[in-house]
Amino acid sequence: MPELPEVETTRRGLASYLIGTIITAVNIREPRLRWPVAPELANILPGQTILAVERRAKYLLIQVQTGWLIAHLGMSGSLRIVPSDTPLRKHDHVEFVLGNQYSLRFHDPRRFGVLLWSARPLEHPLLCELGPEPWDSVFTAEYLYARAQGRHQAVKSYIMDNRTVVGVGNIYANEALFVSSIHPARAAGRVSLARYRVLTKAIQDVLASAIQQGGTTLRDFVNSHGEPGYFKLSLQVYERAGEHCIRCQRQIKQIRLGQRSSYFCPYCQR
DNA sequence: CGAACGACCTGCAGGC
DNA sequence: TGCCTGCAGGTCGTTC
Repeated sequence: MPELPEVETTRRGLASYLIGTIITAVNIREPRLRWPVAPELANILPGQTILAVERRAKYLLIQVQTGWLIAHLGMSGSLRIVPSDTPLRKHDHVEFVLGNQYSLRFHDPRRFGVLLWSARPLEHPLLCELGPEPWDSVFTAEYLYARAQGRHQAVKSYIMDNRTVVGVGNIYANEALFVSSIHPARAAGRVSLARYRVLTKAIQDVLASAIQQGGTTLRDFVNSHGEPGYFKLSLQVYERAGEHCIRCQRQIKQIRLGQRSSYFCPYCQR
């Protein structure tokens, strides 16, 4: 579910609220996430103050005095701040009780999410091989172009690969390719440098715009205060098969690439 | 090595 | 009403 804009929206909401607060208790109600939730969290965290809330790719990194909590929202996860007396809901798997009558709750129906503990999260095996952030100075058209040489992989799969660039999931890959007029199934190695220039900016612009709108809520994304994001209203092709292309009025088509639904205008995107 | 695919899990919509 | 199928924002591990 959450791609970079949804994770960043969550991060901003959590940071403004959590920094400086103390964790008083941790209740692990369901440890069976993508990997088992470390049971020692319940012992380590109580008494510690939250120092920072950062993000790397789609991972949220919550710093306390002795280390970092690594969180990933998977497809259906959310982290919400609620008054501690709010009744627990189904799929509220982990609760962090805070010292101010509020709790941080990790909710994740599909349990593809992750909650791990690490002293140095950027060196963790899940994070250490990740590609550049979309706004990193190394993420350029020249980089994308050079890395793509000789590749027959669909350009959409290529930009969704975390080793190429992080944060671009299925929604924003479709949207950025539409903005760039590039066919999603075109081989990555057969996209010109000039078109990678357009795509690089499109990825940055689409993600930035989505962050500004608080992310995209298709079904169940909510931010740290339980509110939806509004970028769904700005989607131009995603989940719009059969509708008219906003540029040429022809029909948006849907195909499958790498087991993911892909939406595009066959006339505008080549 | 790159690339394709199954797997993990719940909920929901649609067809019969 | 209920059962079945397919699909959903991610990404790791296996296989070719």
